[in-house]
Amino acid sequence: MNGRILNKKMDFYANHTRILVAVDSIIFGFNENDTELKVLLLKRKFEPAKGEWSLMGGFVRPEESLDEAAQRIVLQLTGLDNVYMEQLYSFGDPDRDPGGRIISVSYVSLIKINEYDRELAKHHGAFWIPLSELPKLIFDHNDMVSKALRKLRIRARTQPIGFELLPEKFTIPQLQRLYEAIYQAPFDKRNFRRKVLTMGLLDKLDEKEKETSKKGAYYYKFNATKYEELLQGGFNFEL
Amino acid sequence: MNGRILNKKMDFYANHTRILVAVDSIIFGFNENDTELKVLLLKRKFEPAKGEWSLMGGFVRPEESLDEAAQRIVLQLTGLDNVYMEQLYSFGDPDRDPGGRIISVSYVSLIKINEYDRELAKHHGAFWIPLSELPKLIFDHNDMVSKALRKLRIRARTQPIGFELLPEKFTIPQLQRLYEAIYQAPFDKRNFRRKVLTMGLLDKLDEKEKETSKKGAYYYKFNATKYEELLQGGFNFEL
DNA sequence: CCAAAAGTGTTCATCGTACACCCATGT
DNA sequence: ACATGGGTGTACGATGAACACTTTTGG
Repeated sequence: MNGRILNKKMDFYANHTRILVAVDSIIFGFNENDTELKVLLLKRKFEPAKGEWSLMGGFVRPEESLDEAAQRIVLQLTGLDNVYMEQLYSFGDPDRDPGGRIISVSYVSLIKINEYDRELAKHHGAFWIPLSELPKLIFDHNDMVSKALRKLRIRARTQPIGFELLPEKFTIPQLQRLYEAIYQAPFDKRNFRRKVLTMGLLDKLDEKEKETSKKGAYYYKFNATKYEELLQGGFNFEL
Repeated sequence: MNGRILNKKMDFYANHTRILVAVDSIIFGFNENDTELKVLLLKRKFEPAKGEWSLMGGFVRPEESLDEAAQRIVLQLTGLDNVYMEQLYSFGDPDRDPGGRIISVSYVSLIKINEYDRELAKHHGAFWIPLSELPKLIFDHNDMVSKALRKLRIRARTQPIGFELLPEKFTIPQLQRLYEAIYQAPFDKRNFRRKVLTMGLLDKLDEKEKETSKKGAYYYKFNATKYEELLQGGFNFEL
């Protein structure tokens, strides 16, 4: 029988097989002037499947929770702490990894590409790959990415998580480009602007972004406090 | 270091700690004339927490997938095979179970109360408990039930899973009572009937159910084939 | 002065919601 | 005959979708 209890707890559950548990992270990123969503992928540095494309992952340690493991892994790769993260799904086919029986708990993270540590990522052999150019990944990692994208699309409609992918100050056109990237579909800018502004969650700043146009677009800030307040009153974010 | 590889695969992942992985099932049930949704709970027969209320669970075996483990567990308890089942969430706090470090992958199942094996369930010490009388459960099982209910409510609006809780033939008032049980809110019967029927997914039978009223209510059947067809055309179930 | 992106209103169809009475029948 | 649950239609407001022109300003 595999596995032996070495910790101090009483051994109520002896005679059951222990299994390796990993966490794999689908890390989505966006740059405020991008037009496409990107995934952070890496070239695997060890066997099996060395040299192939994969998601960032690692094994769950005995003393940490799943969430902690996921945060640790994203921190290792990007230098970013406290990123938006959500558990996605657990993959447990006994043959999913040819290297052994591993159950993988997958997580989706959203990060602002500009804020991550390029050196750290490069050191791990990580690259931002646009979703349209997603390569074949190891094992079931392509399934993970599809599932993550599906979940992101559903979530982004009903919760204000899009802002996790943008800097604190952003313009309405930038926000629209983000949503167009997430849904890979164009939106009408009049309808989009109205919908976003009538929710009353964006504070307009006096400052303009002048890189992308001569006229310049006003910056806005997401007002998280107001969002919490509205939630109390049964408000539903809906985009 | 915990764990040793005993199978024939190469040992690529030595030096990582293996963990006990369990599957816990939130089994929702409904009776066509119920007015409330029920959960199948059991009195725990072993330590730790012997005698307390808990969900049905079991450890994942080396050769089975997570889905298989979940199906096996529900089969053991109810005698039902091929029930509707969906993975919910994985709980992995290192202290969630005082008996040892266990990661639990939870599943939601929907079953028709009339079709399960009462003897089998009784033998396991299982009882149907209405949601309104949900007791304190062991560990994080109450969290699991809340999460399951939240997910059920979301799913039932956008996918025709309600029919998993009803017999093949059911009346519109029965269907309405089910939805009222799921959402714990009353619906307008004229609007409900119209919405349900205009989707075109229900076939009306020539037969009436005469138990609950003198007039009798027509039976309907969910037409899964038609549902598949409509899905191709981009149809969205929405209730 | 012109190119390029930002910003702005109205119309129409659709959908959700509210609402009250008749029907069939077993007792 | 009456009580009980089944079955039906309409009107109104809200919401989402389509659609084109003006504004600003750097070059």
